[in-house]
Amino acid sequence: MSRWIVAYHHGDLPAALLAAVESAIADSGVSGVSLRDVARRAGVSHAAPAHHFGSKAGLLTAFAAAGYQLLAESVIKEVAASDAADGAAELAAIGRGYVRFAVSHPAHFEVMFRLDALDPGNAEFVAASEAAYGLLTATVERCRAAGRLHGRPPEVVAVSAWSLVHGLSALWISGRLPERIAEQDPQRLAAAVSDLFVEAVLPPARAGGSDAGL
Amino acid sequence: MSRWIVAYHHGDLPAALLAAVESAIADSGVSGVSLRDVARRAGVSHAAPAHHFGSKAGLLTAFAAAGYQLLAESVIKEVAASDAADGAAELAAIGRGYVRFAVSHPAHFEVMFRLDALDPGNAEFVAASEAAYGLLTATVERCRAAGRLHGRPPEVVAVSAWSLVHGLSALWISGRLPERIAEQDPQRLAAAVSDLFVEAVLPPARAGGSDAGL
DNA sequence: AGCGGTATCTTGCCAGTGTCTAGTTTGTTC
DNA sequence: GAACAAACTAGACACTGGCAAGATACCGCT
Repeated sequence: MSRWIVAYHHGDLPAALLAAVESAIADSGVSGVSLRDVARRAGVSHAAPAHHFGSKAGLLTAFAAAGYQLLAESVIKEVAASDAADGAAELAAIGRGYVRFAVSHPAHFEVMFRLDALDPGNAEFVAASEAAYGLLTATVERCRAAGRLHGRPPEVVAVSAWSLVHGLSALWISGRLPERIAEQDPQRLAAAVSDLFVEAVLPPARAGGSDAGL
Repeated sequence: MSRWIVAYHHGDLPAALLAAVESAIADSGVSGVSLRDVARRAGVSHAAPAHHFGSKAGLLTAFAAAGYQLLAESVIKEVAASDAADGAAELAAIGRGYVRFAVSHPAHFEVMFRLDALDPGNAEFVAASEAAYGLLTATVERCRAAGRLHGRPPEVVAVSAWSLVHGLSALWISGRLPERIAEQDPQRLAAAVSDLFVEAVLPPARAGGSDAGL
């Protein structure tokens, strides 16, 4: 067994190519990224990316999968940083973590949801996406067990929470949002929106009882 | 003055090209659309689209502006179809109309928010977008006047409502959502999510008083 | 030390793309 | 009918993604 899994000519070209994708998107947007430009940025020939990722869709899919991992890390970190006494506080933290990821890694975020430019059946991509979604459903289930859903369908609450922070992230990154409102700090806005949702939709339970399950 | 503004060779090539864009996106996704393919679909030479729209970005920008008009029409129609007794019911109708537009015209919706492929400074595009956004802020203002904001900042409520339905639309169209949940009718889901938001965030005012303004 | 095998990466090619320039056709106006 | 403007075509250019063939560097094995 070798000490490094990949350490031939370049060192770790796949990682270098993914980094090149990020800087290329930062410079010219997702639609402006080309395999050849990415290859140039990494200092290799124009056909090298295809060797590792199969095609442009394969490269972007790997980039998107890496994005899902960054998303999960950001969410977990934000939950850990908060007190997160209960599921509701945890849900607000997840929302902040989601937006924090999107704003810190807009290139990843944009690619993750451009399924027409990706290979959506890719196993790694699906697994990474499942793992991230599981964080949300687990927390909504915790809210349900604590009786904070007040009879609302868990699925609707989960979809609403996800849509809320996803929409906020997408609108912020697209630039449609910051040009229209006074608040210019996305993190404060994310906190306000998340708190609004949790306070209004998931107020503390009256008795100690729990809601009905899914 | 001529009776028709544009009626030379083709009849109305700009409109035909915009229709061709929609079918091209339906066939091969936004990233798969090319000026030459659009021209072929309209039965004209490869350089004809550039003559009318300047560039690929110009063509997509015109398509996005048309999307904003369709969005406004869908929202207004949904509000009119509902009873819409007060601002809160109106807001829920706006949410349903937003999602209905996105699901009925996914090609337009996707292009509208791909600002990296557009010419975001285009006057028509900006105006169409402003008009659509104005419908939302006007309704939130009506809720505020009716005392249904309960002290919450109007800006945060407006952003939350917009983010909620935008996220729901984007996730549904991207396919990430329908593959994860039981509800397969986007319109019923939109109604459930909109109602959840309005019930929880904008319950009827206790007294008759109004909240503080912006 | 040297050999075979393999993964890495390069080079060259192809059809297709967006944009530019020049030219042709068509309709309007005087 | 002639001058003009607008609509559209035809050709060229640099660029793209994908493919096939080859060169290079590393590894395990004897």
